Amino acid sequence: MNDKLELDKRKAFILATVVYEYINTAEPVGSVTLTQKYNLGVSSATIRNEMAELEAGGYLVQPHTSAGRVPSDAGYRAYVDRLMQPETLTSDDTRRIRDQFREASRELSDVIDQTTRLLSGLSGNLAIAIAPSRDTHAFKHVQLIWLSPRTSLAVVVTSGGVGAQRAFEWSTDVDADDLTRLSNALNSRFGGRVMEDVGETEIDSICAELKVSTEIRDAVRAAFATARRPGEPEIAAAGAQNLLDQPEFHDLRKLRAILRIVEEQRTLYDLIADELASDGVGTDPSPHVRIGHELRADELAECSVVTVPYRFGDRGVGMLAILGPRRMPYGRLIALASGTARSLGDHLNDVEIR
Amino acid sequence: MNDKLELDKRKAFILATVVYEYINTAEPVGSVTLTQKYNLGVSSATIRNEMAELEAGGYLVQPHTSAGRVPSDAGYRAYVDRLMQPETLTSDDTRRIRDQFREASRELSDVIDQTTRLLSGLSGNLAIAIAPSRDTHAFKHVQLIWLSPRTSLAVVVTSGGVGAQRAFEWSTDVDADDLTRLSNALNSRFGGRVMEDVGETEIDSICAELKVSTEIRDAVRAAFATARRPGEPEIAAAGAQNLLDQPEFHDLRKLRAILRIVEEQRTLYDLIADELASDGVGTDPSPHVRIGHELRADELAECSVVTVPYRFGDRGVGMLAILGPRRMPYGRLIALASGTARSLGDHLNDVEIR
DNA sequence: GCCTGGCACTCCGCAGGCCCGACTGCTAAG
DNA sequence: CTTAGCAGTCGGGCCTGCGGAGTGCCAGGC
Repeated sequence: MNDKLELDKRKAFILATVVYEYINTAEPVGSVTLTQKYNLGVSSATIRNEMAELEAGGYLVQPHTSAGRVPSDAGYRAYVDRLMQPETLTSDDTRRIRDQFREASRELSDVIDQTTRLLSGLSGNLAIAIAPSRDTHAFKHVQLIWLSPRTSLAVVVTSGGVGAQRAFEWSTDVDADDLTRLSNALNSRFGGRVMEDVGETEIDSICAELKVSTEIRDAVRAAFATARRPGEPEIAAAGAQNLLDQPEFHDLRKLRAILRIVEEQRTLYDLIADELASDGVGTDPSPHVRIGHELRADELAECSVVTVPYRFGDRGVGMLAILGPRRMPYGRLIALASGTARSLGDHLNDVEIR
Repeated sequence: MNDKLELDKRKAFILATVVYEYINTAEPVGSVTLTQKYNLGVSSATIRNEMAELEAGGYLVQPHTSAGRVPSDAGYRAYVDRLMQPETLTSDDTRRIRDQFREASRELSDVIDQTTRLLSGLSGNLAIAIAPSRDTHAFKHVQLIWLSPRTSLAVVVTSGGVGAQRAFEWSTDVDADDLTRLSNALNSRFGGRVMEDVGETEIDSICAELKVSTEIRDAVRAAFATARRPGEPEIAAAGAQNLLDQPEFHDLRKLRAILRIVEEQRTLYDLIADELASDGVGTDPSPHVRIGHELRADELAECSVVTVPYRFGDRGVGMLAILGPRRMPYGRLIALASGTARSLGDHLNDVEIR
């Protein structure tokens, strides 16, 4: 493979057209098809020569002799990076996205879920969303709520939203005023701190000062621990059945491999979050495309993924992704993912406390 | 079809054996196979006669002339109701269930999710879980929490757990004491009530008495509304890729139809919850099996579903289900579903406030 | 020197035809 | 009522042949 092959204007146009045609038809494209359907100004024989050179350059491959050409990873890459026209959202898509978020839930995990449904419906592919990861965030408030003599609720609020709520059951009666006093003491001591800096020894000492029972002390410890713990990365996926429509997944082995990845949240998370960690995504909200082997997973060698980050106030950065066959309409999907990510971020920031 | 056909002992045994063999091999079973693999004491010709009668009785069908027999819905039904040996959990399964719940989450939606993963893994089929539906439940406590002069959090606790937490942002500064007074007033007025009986006019009158702003009044209304609303039925499914292993789903059309049902939560919910409503399940915690057309969905004509309810304190009754081909190992799946449902109920009741 | 028309060649995919094997139902005898 | 035997049926696997799509290459023309 000769990576240095310059794409002159005609080669570029031919490559772009092959990719475009293959994306639309799912059939290997031959020189005659090309001359017939597109106005190239030269004969099919010339196209054949050019295509042979594009194949030598690694941009196209032939499934077998006497078949048309199909883009390689490098061919798709060139298409996405240099040849393709950027697309904008159609007014219909814009409207559907807007309508969706207008009546969307306020609950983060529900929103994530609904967004994957929306995006899989619009894109006709598999959509994935990761909720913003809470990393370090500030302590804001703790409240121990007296429900009955033997039961209480602890609510810890952080800059990342409601960090944790936990119910506790006591073995002896507790007093509502004691809980209030404890709440106040904790609040005045920890106000303005970063959650990581709230140590257990400090909790212990406050509890000791106020002479609360070890049972309550342990409950406070537990509530803070839950609020501090980053928790399972929240992730949702929808639209797996869309993949069945694609001819490349009619092979059951490939399909199963992909479904396995989708159902194993861990793998799926790694696949997408890769992107989160690797580049300084926080500063770059533009969509990324990874094609075939760039995904570094054999099962996904025939897939591509479009990812786009979204920002949710100070709760951090989440990810939206579309997974489909390499033969996907990149322009449209990039526009859809970006538009949805923007609306998602806006919606979350509208709904959530600042 | 003659429903009145009595199954004498030999017919019963033959039917049971046909079903058993078909479940294991997925191949239509013929009279010779039967005499060879099972000790029937009669020749294949006799079996042929018997099978012909079983077919006339509607228990067996022939995919085509010169093929073996396959059970019909009625054949499976007889097998499940009368012929099959009940099974108990293997010690290995018991252990895996126990281990799973030992380190399970405390969060209801996470538990539901993890349970479907467990059950799909153990059963090799698609597992579904619905969270207990909250119907009417009692008001327990409301707390308006002052976070900053311009922001507050409202927490409404009901007998169904933490009903709702909502963050609010005010346009003018509010006083912490005002919020406390309001919380106290609401608590003393509504204590012991059923949520449905907490009316907006009453909320309004309390707010008016205490002279709180209309903004805060609206916030309280909204918090109660969220707590009262039953919310989306929580539902989870896992293990769709297991279905790919079954030969009956190698047909892509069927597979797609099923995946569509699984991804559409509404349909899936109706499918399972049907069972919840129809019989007085609350008093009957035993597993139910629905086979083929009994599911009243053409797409699921070749599927069966095992459902088993589980009880979660006073939050109501949830459902666990296994969906797979009609040709499923009923005995084992029933045992698995029951065992898992029991452990799930126990776990939830251990973890949650009473 | 590049483009083009023509030609020989390759190979996939499909349709038809064939045979084999797995069953069955029936009959006649035990 | 059971059984052995037999004729009949039908699906599926396998081979074969053919048409079509597409290529590479060559020789001639601008």
